[in-house]
Amino acid sequence: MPVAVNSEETYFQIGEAADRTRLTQRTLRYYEEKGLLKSPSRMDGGFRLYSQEDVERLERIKEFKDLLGFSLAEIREMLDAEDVRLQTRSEWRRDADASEKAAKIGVVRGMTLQQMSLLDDKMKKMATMRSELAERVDKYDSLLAQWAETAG
Amino acid sequence: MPVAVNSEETYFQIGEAADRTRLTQRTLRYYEEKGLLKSPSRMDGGFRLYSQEDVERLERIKEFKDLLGFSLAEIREMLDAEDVRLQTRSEWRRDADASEKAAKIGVVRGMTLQQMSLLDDKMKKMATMRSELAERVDKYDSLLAQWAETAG
DNA sequence: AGAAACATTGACGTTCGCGTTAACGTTGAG
DNA sequence: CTCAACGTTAACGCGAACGTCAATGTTTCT
Repeated sequence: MPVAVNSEETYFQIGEAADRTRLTQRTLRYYEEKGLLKSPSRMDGGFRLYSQEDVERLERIKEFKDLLGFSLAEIREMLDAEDVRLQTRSEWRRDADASEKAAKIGVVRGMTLQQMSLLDDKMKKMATMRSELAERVDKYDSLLAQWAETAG
Repeated sequence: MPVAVNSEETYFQIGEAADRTRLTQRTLRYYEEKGLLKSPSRMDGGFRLYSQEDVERLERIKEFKDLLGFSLAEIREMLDAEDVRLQTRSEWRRDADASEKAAKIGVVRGMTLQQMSLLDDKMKKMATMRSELAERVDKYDSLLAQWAETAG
């Protein structure tokens, strides 16, 4: 069961977090060790407490891996880009220099565009591959059809 | 330079094959060892000779890896399916039992369809991901625009 | 024939992404 | 208070996918 720590915020121990993400506890610790996850908060005894946000991040990591076959290092980079985004947002009011802020956002924007073009590239190649496969299926079909005719 | 062995057929030594595929010699040997490549022919001295077909197969292996992030074992399976296709085609005339042939083709057809749906699945998810990224870029843009207004 | 360039087969090394075990501490229910 | 369930760190293990020698053979050019 989820653990309520303060009012309103729900936290999960590592077991539940693992179940929800379909990852193992070892994997969660490993990801933390590798810096893909900001270290989760802890209970007094030292037990890890994952927030909903943490769980979502874990799910995104999984997607990146399964979908794009990226290494954890690459995924880390992509997530770091997002972190800059969040960090920038939180410093929004605090920081005086607006042009510096704009520059930072520009960088993150650039990274995001890069990620998009990488996706586009992959999707294009996959589309090509798909149509090749489709062609093959057609060949099989016509082969089978022709065959049924001859044999019938 | 490519090596002409008989008339008309062009063969490459491992060095050139590696250059052309952007893989290393070690990798070529490793793939052979793992059965992803039917063992290439050899020169009298024992040097490997890769045919154009071999090179193409290597390029496809690379695509599978980079594009889909498959393990070599998985790739091997997919290529095996193709081999069945080629084998079937060559045995076309030789084999008497037509219904057995049809069954085999049916199996390969099924595998191909499976591969297609896997591709579709990935592409769908990638499209979702892409639109999320696009949304972000939009946010950055409007943020920057708004900013330029305020500051200007 | 001799040297440079290229290849061959081991065999050991390395990185990644966890799995597994051991020894031990924490939490929660009864 | 006790005990089962759950967690912690540390450390070793493992398969995948190669990298990197080392010792040796082959081809080619001159």
